[in-house]
Amino acid sequence: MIEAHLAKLRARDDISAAEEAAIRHAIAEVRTVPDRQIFIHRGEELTQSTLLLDGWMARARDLRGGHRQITELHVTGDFVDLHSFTLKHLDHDIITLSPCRIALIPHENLRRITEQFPHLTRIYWLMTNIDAAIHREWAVSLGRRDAVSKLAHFLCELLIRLRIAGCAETDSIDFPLTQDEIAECLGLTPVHVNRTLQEIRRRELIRLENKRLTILDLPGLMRLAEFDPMYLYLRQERH
Amino acid sequence: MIEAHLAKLRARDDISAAEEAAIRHAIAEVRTVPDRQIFIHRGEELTQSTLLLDGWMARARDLRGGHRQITELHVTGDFVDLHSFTLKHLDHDIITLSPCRIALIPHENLRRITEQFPHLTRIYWLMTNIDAAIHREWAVSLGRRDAVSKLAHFLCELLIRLRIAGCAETDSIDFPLTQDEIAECLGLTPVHVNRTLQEIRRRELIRLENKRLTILDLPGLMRLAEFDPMYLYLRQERH
DNA sequence: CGCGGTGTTGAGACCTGTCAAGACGTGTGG
DNA sequence: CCACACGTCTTGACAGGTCTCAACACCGCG
Repeated sequence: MIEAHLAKLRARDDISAAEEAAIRHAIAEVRTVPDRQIFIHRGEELTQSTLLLDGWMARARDLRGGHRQITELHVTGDFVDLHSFTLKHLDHDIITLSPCRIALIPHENLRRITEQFPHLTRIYWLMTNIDAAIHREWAVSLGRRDAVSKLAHFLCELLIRLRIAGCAETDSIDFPLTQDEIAECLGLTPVHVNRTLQEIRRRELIRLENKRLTILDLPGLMRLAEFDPMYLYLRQERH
Repeated sequence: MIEAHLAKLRARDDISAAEEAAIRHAIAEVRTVPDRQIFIHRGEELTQSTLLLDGWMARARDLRGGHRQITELHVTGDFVDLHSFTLKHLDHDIITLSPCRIALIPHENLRRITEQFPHLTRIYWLMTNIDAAIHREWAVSLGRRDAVSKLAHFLCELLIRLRIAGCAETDSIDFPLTQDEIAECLGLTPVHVNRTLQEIRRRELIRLENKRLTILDLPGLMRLAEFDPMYLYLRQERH
């Protein structure tokens, strides 16, 4: 599913055949990672980056008292730790939220790309800047939206991002997160997520059963969330 | 005060004389911007980036209902919209929180730097990744810290960042924000910020009067906030 | 068949928000 | 020099959204 990654890049800019080849050749190894693991530990020294070929991962921070905040979710096609190329170690953990297939790309190969493919380098810099834009949008949710809009916004974002990667039916996606994990994304408690989910189901905006999410009324959900996809920096508004 | 910017870069990596010269020469214009302005509007097309030579700016997002979330604060030495080099327009406003002196750097000149100075390019990419790390830390605050730790964490961060820029007495800084603006950073109401500030003053951790902040007990404040500066990616822990 | 993880429900507590009024300081114009 | 307006800070009373704690239901799996 390297195609998902290419689709994600191409949603932002053109990628030439040579650039595509460079990306494919940069991959040193493909492997799988089990469900609910800490794949990268905060602080660990890194010499390669990870491309998520299939599955769900997340960036997470633990606090005293057992609380955890997830600061971003990653779906198939995402470069989960491209930022480690310049940072060399991370301020957060990378965890798996489903069984994952990943591709490993040595920083050495990324360095070679930065030397030979300036345009592609700019695209990858752009992708880390889009990650930052997603962080900002989450900060807006965490700081200023109430539980219902937080959840609505969260679900809108995931549907759109999975559509970009080509991993969505028109209005429905595989959704492996537990309510505990949703709570860790939204800064809520699991109990309150449960009630908020019921509220959104009651309004007939979504269906969520058996790890499958269906958006019944995307415009309604977007209105509720005050969702504007401009922070995802897509080329056209076709998504 | 371009020195503040160089100090900020040098807190992360070495900057050669040639690189320093390239930065200085990239500046096309220096100007001032008044207090409490929207300096860059969300969505506006941009062809240059802004280096903050003196003063305070912020990234802000407005929501329906008059609410506003500030997603990052910028102090002297910060590149406030380096990300616009790849993004071309922003998902948020850039506002001034004090009178500011700024340097404008055309994207054209940044492009030239990316072509001629690969190491410096990596540093600037790194700086946008550190912005993202700051966003993550704010998300942790917004999602999981209570009002007292939010505020404590916020003040710790600002002291450290101003020290890096060389704009702090050992434990005290100029602090132009109103309580309303602090509230917009922390996802609280101004009234609650007021009470939280009193609580922290009562514990003799800080003094804040006449737009001057003094940290009376930095270790205490850091403990309260669970503050760990590793997300600022400094070379040594001397700050 | 029992167990652990997950989802659901209820009652009550608590943190933070809302609304409103007043204090204080500063700048401006008469 | 005073009167006034305005922004900011402060305080009180009360409301309300979210959390906590606890119990129970459900289900896949060993």
